[in-house]
Amino acid sequence: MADTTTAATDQAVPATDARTETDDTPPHRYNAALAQDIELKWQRYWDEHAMFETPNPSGPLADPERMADRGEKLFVLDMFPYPSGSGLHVGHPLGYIGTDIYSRFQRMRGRNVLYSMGFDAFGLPAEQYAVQTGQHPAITTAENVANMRRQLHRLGLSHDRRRSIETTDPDYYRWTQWIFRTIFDAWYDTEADKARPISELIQQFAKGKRATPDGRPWADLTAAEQGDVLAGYRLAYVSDAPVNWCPGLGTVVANEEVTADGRSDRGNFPVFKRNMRQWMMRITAYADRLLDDLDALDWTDAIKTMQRNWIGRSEGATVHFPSAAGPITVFTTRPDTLFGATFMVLAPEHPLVDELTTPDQAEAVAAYRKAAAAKKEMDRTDDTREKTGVPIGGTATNPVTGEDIPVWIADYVLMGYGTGAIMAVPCGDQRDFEFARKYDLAIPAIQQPPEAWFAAHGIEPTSGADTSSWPEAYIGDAPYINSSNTALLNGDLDLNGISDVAEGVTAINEWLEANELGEATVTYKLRDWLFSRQRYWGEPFPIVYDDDGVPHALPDDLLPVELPETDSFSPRTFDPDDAGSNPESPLDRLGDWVTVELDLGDGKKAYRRDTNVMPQWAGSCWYELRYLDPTNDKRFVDPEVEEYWMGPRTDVRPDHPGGVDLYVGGVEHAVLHLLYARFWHKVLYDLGHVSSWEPYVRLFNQGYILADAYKDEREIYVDAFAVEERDGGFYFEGEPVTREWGKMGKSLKNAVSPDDMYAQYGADTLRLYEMSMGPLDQSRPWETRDVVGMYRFLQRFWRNAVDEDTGELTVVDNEPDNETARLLHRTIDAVTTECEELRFNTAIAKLIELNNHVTKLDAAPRSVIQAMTLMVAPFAPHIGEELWSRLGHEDSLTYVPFPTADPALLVDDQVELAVQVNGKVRGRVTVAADADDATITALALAEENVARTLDGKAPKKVIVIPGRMVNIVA
RNA sequence: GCCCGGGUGGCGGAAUGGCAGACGCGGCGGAUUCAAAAUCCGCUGUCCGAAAGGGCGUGUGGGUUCGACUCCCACCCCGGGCACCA
Repeated sequence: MADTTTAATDQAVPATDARTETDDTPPHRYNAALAQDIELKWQRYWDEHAMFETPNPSGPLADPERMADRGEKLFVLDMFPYPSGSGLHVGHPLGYIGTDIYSRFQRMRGRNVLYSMGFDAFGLPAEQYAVQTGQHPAITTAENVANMRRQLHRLGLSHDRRRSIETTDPDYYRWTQWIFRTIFDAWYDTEADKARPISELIQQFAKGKRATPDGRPWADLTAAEQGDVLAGYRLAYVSDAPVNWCPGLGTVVANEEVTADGRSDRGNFPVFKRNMRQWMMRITAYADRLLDDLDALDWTDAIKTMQRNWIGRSEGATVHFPSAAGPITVFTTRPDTLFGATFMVLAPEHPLVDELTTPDQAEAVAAYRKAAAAKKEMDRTDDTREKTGVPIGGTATNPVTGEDIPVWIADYVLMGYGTGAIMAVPCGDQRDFEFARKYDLAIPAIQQPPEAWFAAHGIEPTSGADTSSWPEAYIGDAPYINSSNTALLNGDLDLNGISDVAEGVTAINEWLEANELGEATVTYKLRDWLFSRQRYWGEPFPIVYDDDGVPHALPDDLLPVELPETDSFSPRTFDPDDAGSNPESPLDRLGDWVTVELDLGDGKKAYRRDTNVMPQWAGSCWYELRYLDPTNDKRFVDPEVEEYWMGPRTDVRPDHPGGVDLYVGGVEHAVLHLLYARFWHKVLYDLGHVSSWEPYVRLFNQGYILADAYKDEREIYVDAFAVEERDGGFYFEGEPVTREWGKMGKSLKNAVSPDDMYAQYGADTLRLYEMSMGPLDQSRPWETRDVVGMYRFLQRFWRNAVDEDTGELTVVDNEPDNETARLLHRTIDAVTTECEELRFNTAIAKLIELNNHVTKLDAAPRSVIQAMTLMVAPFAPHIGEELWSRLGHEDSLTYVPFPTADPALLVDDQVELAVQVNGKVRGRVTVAADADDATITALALAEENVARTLDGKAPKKVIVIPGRMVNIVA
């Protein structure tokens, strides 16, 4: 899911950096070599003691004893990675370090934490990498996964490794196929507003409770006809519809995978709209719920807005304009402006254009349509271009005025949105206004804009229909004028006097419905999800076709449908611009596999397998559910286990939807993974398979790690580590290069491997550095030279407890002095809050401050070092465990309670207050914490520098902010 | 064009109405060393000043307030998302 670039190298762990080791280095100094010893030792210990195994309430992973020890559940999840050939760079684990710290912290706070990691291993990059290397994707994927597992383990992440999954594992994708079949065997009941099993629909047809499309009894329909009818209802269905064909990739792709300029998200190849027979998922049935339920989620507004925009709900009306060729139907969000509709505009591709074109316009129309078709291939980014169009000669009738209005075609009307036709209201829509001005069409006013609007445009107010002085269309609430058909048609519609758009819309919608000229309608930008791909490295469909071409889902005992072994896994790709090419699925070539003889209940028959595979996103639509119950071979997840980990927490808030308690990942999945996974989860919820109605209740988007990248004069990236900076310029092999920011990655030749950081400083230092760079949700530039700061912190911390020459513990059993005790407890208080809020950068700063204070003491009190060790442990768990063990504890600190602050030590008896004169600090006074205002005022006025500044002037006013400051107004 | 973020020392950042620059890097000075690295200690926004102290300072201009990085209004710049969506 989280993509990484592909290229080979399975790095061996480099030897530790010799830089810091010389003969006179104290033998027990915390350096890279010691860090490595400590880290490997504790990683082994954690593994051997199954330290991070989390008990389930029931089933194979149940452990009543452990369960009894643990408190309230907490499910922490990362967006699982895509196993690339180049392994991890230091940018990848940013979020993982954050979730690990949070998980470790919460374990110490008593929570039963579920934390694991899997691999999203199907998909294009693995297949492309395999094609490049000639090795089967299963082999390269397994190698890549193994390398990434090693790198993540070396970082000290506290995963429950029993729960790890790979989406390419047949034991996993068996359930991906099972869920597909479940979706295939379901339909959306708009009455109940939820998905139901398809068998219940068939029963309705069979019993005559629901009429077939042509009214014949269900039993009279052939099997193929029944199949077609059901396809119109199923949540997964095959349809012949316009899809995105990408010859360069050799496959079709989903709308979500096409960029704004009409190219493939992956590979950046041109994408063409073509009618093809493909699998679709009826995500549109869930459009309203996907939209409305965002309110129940603790996600950033940015991501919610992106999902709302993608779903693109707009409310309005469909209106039918009678014409010689039959009614022209339009969708409008402003039916209230219908009286101002003075012309219509159709998309050039609109099917009624031919019939409505008059002979005298035929030539112009043909020319315009040809030009429009050509334009499609050009960059559509030119959004400033002037609107063009031609009249086609025919007319349509405005249903509220009865007037005949001209029909035009123009390429600013899109066939793919709404009905491909609009009514043009030039006085109330800016595009229509510009179009009307350009082609000299009537622009009668139907609303009276307020005075302020005219004033703002510097024109004299007009009244009545005259808009000749208007510089632009008027949009918004205003009293309607010229909006009645009582005189025109002897009708009964009169909006005049209404001054509110909502009210106007309601009135006109009622009239349209009563007169059968239109109805209130909601449209969406969201389209059904194109679900099939003509590739090899993906989940096969659990579907076979009979002789009539009717799809049949395979029963449980035939799952999984394993991906067949083959050497010819390369997809057939084409010239990227060859729009006329046709997809060929690699599985099509495997004749033996494609045809099967099966008994699906009515005797042995020959069937043909579906040769598509599922898209990259299928496996990530439900993986969090499999973490819960990874070994279950009866169900994809046991309901009791799901309810424990993900059930709605109505005790937290009444609208709590359930789901993962904390989900951390990048923003790039805003409308892909996050939308698809929500959709699948809701289907599973409707059918009673899960108790939560949203998969991820809280989403946190971490930033990216950026790094300098350098391009030479040919615009080619050069090795960033060989670039020299001198005289304010940058040089590579003596040639000048230019610097730019980018995400870290192989393609920009600026990737830093965590393996190098482990060798130079150790995993604990790397973890601290990544967290200390700034807030987790912010992107930040990587600076290898800055890493040493956190290394020094750990070194000083170590030295506060351990003698560098002898290795002996140096802590003393004395109680800390008052100042130290207070600082310790303030630190505990702050670190606790900051960890709860994922503000790890400031938590680390507070720990460093405390450590710097302890450094200045003659000897460190045991109680202080002990508390510090527990607080440092979530961030730097290896050194934490090591010191904890040296402090005399036999067991791991993993489940030792996090220190708690003594409230008595958080309040000081003496406080220092800043004294301001006219808002500028002029001095400070120390007073008792409970001193009254008069005492404070007297002390403040007496302060030497304050008195000098006042220079004998009497203060006009003194403001005392208890515990903080004094401001003297002079 | 619309919608989100964001603009603070040489750099990453802290402070969300109350002492601007916590913490870290870098830099400067010192200790240690034959020397260096590593480590340790001190200083480090800027200008004036020997110092005490003072002026200026959070993108720009205004406003609210005893007090503004923080709140309000207008604008500029950077990053991201959406975009003939009817």
